[in-house]
Amino acid sequence: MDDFTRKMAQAFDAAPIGMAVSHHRVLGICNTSFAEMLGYDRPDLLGQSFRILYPSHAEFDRVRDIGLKAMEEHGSYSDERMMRRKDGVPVWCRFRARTLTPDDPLAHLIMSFAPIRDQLDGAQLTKREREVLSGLSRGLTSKEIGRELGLSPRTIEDVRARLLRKFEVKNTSELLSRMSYARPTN
Amino acid sequence: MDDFTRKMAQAFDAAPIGMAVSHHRVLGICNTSFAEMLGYDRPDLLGQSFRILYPSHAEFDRVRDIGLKAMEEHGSYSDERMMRRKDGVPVWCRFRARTLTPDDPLAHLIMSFAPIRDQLDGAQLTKREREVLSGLSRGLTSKEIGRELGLSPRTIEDVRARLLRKFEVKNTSELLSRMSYARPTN
DNA sequence: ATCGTATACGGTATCAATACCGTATAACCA
DNA sequence: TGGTTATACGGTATTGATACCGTATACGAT
Repeated sequence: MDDFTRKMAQAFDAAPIGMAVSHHRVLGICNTSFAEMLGYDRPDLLGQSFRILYPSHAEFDRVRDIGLKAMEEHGSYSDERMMRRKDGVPVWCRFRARTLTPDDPLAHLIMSFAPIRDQLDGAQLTKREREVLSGLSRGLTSKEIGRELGLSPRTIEDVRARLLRKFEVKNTSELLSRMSYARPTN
Repeated sequence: MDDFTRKMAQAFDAAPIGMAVSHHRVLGICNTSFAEMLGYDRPDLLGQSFRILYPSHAEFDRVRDIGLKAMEEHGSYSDERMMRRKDGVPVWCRFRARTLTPDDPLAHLIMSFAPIRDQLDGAQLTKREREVLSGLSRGLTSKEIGRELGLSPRTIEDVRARLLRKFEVKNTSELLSRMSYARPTN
């Protein structure tokens, strides 16, 4: 077997983004990032139904159908969806899929999963922090956010400072630029 | 060579996201999505310097350094950056990288590229605007960006003001939140 | 040829953001 | 019971952002 094949397999395995292959919603192979993202040891995942990776049976059913039409037409599909880690913690992901069998899209599916930072740490964001963040993303000043929430501008600045510390960023611009997509986790 | 290796190689090749492997900034292998995203036939890319995939030599130099520290520490790095298609059209991408050689991160790098649709339904960005935007998303001040680009801070403020006008936003925070929440194209 | 735009730079004025100092209450946790 | 964190607010000092004023060159389109 040629060297190219070996290199491509290695690249798949060590990719900086979670990747998996499924056949009729059963996981065939996945890479290290994928297993890590969901808190599993890879051997425990192989051959498993994707059901265990979704928060509920309803969600598992829902996501089966939503991309089917797009994949029959274009061969690919993408959305943002909730996955469920082994420890039960939900992970909000940007999901992409390409089918190798457009007539029956679920027969052979290649997927990528990128955790989205916002919701990943969202569990750790307080209600106040979310409210303030919402104002910031709409371009409001601390004074305006304070008015909106019925608080002193000083309090908004406190929350803002706490957000900058939590996300280890220099200022609000960097904070907002990092809200959507995940930074590498250690 | 076992069946797993073959399947992983196929998954790499047909992945729904652009992927590439580089050695000291020279492209070793890439997948179909990557070549398509940048408008090349894959054989034309193999063995090429990444220089041709960036808008300018300055940008090529800049992106070499910005992730080095993170990769030495964590082995991985992620940002949003501008790539250059064969036809010259710029593509704004979410970029992720993992190094297999943390002591010399660029020696063996595995990267993923996800195109972001942002200014499609609006203005398009000039080279300067992209350079400034890159600095802003990293939390740099006008003074710092000016130093990085060898320009007066006043000029950076001009470009910044033009960006705010183009996107009809109130301030830099709202601008960055618009850019980050832009959705991938496929 | 004139118009519009991007680029580049200078000055000034004002407001916002950030970083400190401080106090205080409430909740939770070991 | 003390330690930590989130909440909420006040003051002050410095830096940054934004909005104006101006000039100038370059380039492409009408």
